[in-house]
Amino acid sequence: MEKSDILAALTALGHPLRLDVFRLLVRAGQGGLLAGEISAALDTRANTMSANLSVLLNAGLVTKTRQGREIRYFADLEHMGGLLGYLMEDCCGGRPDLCQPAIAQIARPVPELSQS
Amino acid sequence: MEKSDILAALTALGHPLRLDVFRLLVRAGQGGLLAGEISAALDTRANTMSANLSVLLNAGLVTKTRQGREIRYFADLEHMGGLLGYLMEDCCGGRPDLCQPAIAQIARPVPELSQS
DNA sequence: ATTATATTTTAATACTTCATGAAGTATGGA
DNA sequence: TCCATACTTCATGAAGTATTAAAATATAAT
Repeated sequence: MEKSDILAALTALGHPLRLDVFRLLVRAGQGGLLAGEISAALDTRANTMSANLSVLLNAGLVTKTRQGREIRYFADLEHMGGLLGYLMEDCCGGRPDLCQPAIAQIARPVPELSQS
Repeated sequence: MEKSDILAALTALGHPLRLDVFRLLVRAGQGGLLAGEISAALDTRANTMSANLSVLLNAGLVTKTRQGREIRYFADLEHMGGLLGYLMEDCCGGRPDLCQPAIAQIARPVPELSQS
């Protein structure tokens, strides 16, 4: 993952509506959500939402597929994983222990270290 | 950690110079770096750097202490950990397995699961 | 074909962010 | 007290980003 991709993802998520959209899509899971459902859920005009969805799309954080005249959006969790990997590697670098509180929230705590 | 804090941190890091500054400070570790050293290392005017350091400061990602007439900056890894925790919890939510590739980069891989 | 629905694109305006030169503040040394 | 050094603040113009109404596109239904 290149630095420009990281910057695009951080910039995309650093906007209140887009952060909400992304979290909504994460919660929606594999079923995703239609553009209209997203607009309605977050009480936002269709064209405003479209512009913001396209920022998330260009940042690689979401994907879409057309279904008839509707368009369904999905969170791309693999891409999100790549962003987190970069942040943890480069921005907690050398001191992974200090990021452990964050990791512990989601990952099963490492019980014992068995190999370097 | 409030949503506004998350947005401030994402916005602060979503800028090429500030991302570099933060990573530099992470690498510098507990010793931190002087404002002038940061400017020199990243070949940036003092006032431009000062403005960007203050964005990182307001976002809670760095701290500073005055030492005589110099000012020393430090990365705040705890704050970074809080950001990562939020992103993993809320933005990989429900599917921690999909964030595992990211976690695996930094955390020692879990050898066996020994407790739920 | 015509019309309706779902979404995007365009173009305009309002607003925010950015880097910069110039000026200001704070500390230390002569 | 005066000057030098380290850093920040201020004011400004240029560039970028956001939201909106209106127009355009694409598909579906009649």
